[in-house]
Amino acid sequence: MNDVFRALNDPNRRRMIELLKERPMNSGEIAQHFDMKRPSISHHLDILKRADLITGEKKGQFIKYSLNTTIMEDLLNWLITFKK
Amino acid sequence: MNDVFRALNDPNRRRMIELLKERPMNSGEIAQHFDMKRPSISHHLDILKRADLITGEKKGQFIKYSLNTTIMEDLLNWLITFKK
DNA sequence: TTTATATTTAGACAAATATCTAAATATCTA
DNA sequence: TAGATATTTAGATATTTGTCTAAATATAAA
Repeated sequence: MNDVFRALNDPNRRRMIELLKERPMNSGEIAQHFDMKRPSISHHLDILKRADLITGEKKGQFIKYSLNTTIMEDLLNWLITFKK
Repeated sequence: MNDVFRALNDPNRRRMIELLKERPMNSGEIAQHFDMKRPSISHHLDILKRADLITGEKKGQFIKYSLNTTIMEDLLNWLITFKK
């Protein structure tokens, strides 16, 4: 859970998962939405992947990244306990 | 929203709001649950306060801290958009 | 096999963060 | 008013984080 909060503690990464909410994308497509070099994009995707918020599936030269909604559910459940 | 994610990105602070979920407490009572000096407790409470996750009301010598569930709701709403 | 494209890894650096000690502020009590 | 208690502020330091450039890896196309 620590990794999830850490991963979400960055506006760029939150924007990335919002993009992936629409449809799976490869790193290059994601990069087009950000003013940031490729290695930085890669770094953010790695943090999201390690938090299990996204998955990456190799398709030839590309890697297609998809949102893993299961972890978002876990976070939701944690939050819900605060609703009295 | 940035401040909220930032505030939640620390296990001690998450534990603090979990404590405050039970009942309001002053800084000293909160401190008893952590292996950390008072100024550090104060620092964490300040970050939670600035994120509007908690409120502090002065009661004489003490400050009673309470959970602000409104902001948790905002976070919940952000998350809910990920449930397809 | 050579060249181009997609992506990651490695290493560096500035900025942000968590914690500490020492000192300051505010309030209570004798 | 003087001393005790509760909490915060200030300043220092080690660690973590986000970004970059340069180099490496993997696949595709010529």
